[in-house]
Amino acid sequence: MRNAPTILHLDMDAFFAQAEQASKPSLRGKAVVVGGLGPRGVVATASYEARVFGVHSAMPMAQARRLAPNAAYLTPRFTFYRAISDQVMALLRALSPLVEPLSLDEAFVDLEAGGAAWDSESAQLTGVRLRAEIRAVTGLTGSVGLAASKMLAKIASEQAKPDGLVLIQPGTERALLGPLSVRTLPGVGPATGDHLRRAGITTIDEIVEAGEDELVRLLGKAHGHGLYAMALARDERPVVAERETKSVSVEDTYDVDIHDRLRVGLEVQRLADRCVRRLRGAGLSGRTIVLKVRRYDFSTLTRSETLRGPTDDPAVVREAAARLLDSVDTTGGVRLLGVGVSGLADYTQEDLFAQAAGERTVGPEEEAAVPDEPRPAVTAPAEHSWRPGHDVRHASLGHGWVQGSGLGRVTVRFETPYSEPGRVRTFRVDDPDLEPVDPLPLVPVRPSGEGGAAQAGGGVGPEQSGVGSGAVGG
DNA sequence: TCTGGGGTCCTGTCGCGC
DNA sequence: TCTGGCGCGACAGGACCC
Repeated sequence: MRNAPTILHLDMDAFFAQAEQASKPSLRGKAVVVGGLGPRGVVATASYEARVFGVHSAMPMAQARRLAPNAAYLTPRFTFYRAISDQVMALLRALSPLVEPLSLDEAFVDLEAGGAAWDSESAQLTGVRLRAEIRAVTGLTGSVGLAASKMLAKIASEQAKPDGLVLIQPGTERALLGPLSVRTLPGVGPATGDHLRRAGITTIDEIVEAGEDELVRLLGKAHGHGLYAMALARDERPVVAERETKSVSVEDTYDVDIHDRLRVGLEVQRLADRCVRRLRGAGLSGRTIVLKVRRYDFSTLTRSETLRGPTDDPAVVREAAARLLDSVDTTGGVRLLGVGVSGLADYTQEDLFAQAAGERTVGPEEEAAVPDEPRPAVTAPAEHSWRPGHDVRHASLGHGWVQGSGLGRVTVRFETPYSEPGRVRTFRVDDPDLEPVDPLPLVPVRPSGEGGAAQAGGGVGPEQSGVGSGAVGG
């Protein structure tokens, strides 16, 4: 382990919920819960106001609604969050080439490798500046942890939340770690936590006391050695900028269990197509096809088949998935189906032959071989879906967002990230004055050349580009 | 109204070739 | 020829993370 606290961990505070609050002034200071709204949805993020009621991520939505019936419930807008995330990651990359994103809202940065910091003072200063920059560019708060290793930097940012910065001084690591719960350590979840507790180990100090041999006996070789090292604050894992994708998968949980075997087969085909589209989008192909089935009783099983060579052919993946399904008993119903591809390669076997023959790679006709997602049958003419939480524009009333819809009506709250909380109006769902638009940037875009760009750009549709990367020019 | 979606890594088991 | 041991890949499942 290096001795200077120059590994930075950034964690945006309650990211999805905070982004929604910044986007919608009427939700600021209120309990906001972002997650799946269906009957089997779970909470992705709860605002700090919602956490007061005991709502937390991974909790079933139904339970959240019981705990916080008056909270605002929204579906996630990933395109919007990704645009904000891109802005944040760009700020991190300005500090160092060694940036390791863990998700949309979290990343490690090796400040020393970037020359941005070399000791406690410079690291602290860099962290303070970074938080201010994130605030200025995105309008959101993030918490920063600084330490000499990834594990400690992450623990530090956890302690800094919300909206704070914690630096762990070199030499104080062991003392800081000792009294903390074993659950603090990365890789210790509910199962391992229980396992250790049954062995009388609940704190990190107790891991050290138990000794390495005992840990290996309890948890196995890899996990035991690793955890013991972590407990001693030994963590040499480097910050890795580029990670290779190892698998690509898609899965769906159905609102009600599927019993019809024919329907199960059709869903598997659809998932196979979706998976291939993602695979191709990433320029990948793979050798191993995996089918995942979660049954009515939540028992989960996977079946896999390895081909002779990698493929990105939808027909091949569909057929393999269908074969795998043949070996699964689905009587009683299934609640989830998934299709994945692993054993990835950059090119398909066919491509290699094509290259050898000096031919072009995948042509447009072949691209078209992956069927598009079938559009849901539209009953009303040219109707928008008016998804709750999504932005809209009214010809005369301006920018707002969908608060709810149903029974042929859509309720819109007219406000922008820069306005006061706005008023609510209700329209017919087919009102020609209403159209879906992209979210507005959370911080007004600087007028570069002409007019306040905040109002710029007639939306191309919801969830298209999201936060502008500069002048959107109208 | 119980339990998402997209990943990674590890372990145990089994069959196979040497 | 039989047996044992080893390494390896494939497969299934489980834990964990955000």
